[in-house]
Amino acid sequence: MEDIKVIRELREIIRILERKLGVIEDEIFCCGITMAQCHALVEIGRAKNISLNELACLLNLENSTMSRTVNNLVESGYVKREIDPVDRRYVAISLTERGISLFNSIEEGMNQYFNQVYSLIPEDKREQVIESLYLLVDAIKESESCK
Amino acid sequence: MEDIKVIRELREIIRILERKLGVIEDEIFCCGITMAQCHALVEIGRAKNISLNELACLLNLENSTMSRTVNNLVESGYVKREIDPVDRRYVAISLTERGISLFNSIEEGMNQYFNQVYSLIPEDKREQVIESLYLLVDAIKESESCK
DNA sequence: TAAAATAGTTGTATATTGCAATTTATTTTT
DNA sequence: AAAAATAAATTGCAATATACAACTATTTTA
Repeated sequence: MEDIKVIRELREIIRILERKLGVIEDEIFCCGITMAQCHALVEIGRAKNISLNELACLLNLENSTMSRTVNNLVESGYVKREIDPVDRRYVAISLTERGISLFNSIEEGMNQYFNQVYSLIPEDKREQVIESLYLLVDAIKESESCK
Repeated sequence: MEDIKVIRELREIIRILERKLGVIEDEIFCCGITMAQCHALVEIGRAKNISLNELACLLNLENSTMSRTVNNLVESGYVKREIDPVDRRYVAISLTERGISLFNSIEEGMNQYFNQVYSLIPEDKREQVIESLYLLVDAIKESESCK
């Protein structure tokens, strides 16, 4: 409860960062599909193979919402569904060729972008910035378990 | 183009941070209204008084979308519209009593939350974390002008 | 004063979202 | 083994969000 000023500063800079990151995602990378679909596509691509509930959980969405967004991705030919033969309740969601190709171009673009950002951080501060991001995420994680 | 590994690390940690921040916003603070409305309400509250296009620009939305979200906030009694008497093309958007009260409780909650997060950062690293966030935002800003 | 520019709204179409109910499949209990 | 409970996913429904394009009202500018 001490440094109210510093805490507002922290909040403010995180707010600005959040907005910037949103714009980056929005404007630079998700061409052709919606943001919701882009997020899903990237998570599917990273997981290679994922169930609907897992995906919904990752993206913090209802599974009904998730199911329909997956529908849209399937209709656009980026994603396919396959029933898990071991437990037929599960649907294995994965990328099609077309989906992989889009995923790769998003990944490529992202890496290029962050490469640029990284290079614009003063060289002697780069390590510190990454360490700090870890520290911040750790603090947030801890605060979850506190609550 | 050097440290590919470090760049992926940066990207990954930012990704995790983004997700965490999303959950915080979503689950902890925007009770009763939708996220879109919450974002708008907070921006209006911070600005005290703002035009539709400015608001749309802040939130990176089409002004048509913005107009309708403002509609919903007006219908719920959180926000009011007033025509600018100086230039009657402009609409001055501001919070009602009810809106101010919700805004304050969101602000309060946010400050409390970030207070907790701040306190969970090791004391000797707190300054560094804030500095690093500035450095990161600066790098992102610079990358915008580069492109 | 006529044309251009600006701010905002509305028409239209699609996507997102969440809650509740339902279907199908598996696991647990009796 | 049959019944009950649980689990994963989909579907019905209704509200909201979103963007593009067309439109209205107002102000600026040429």
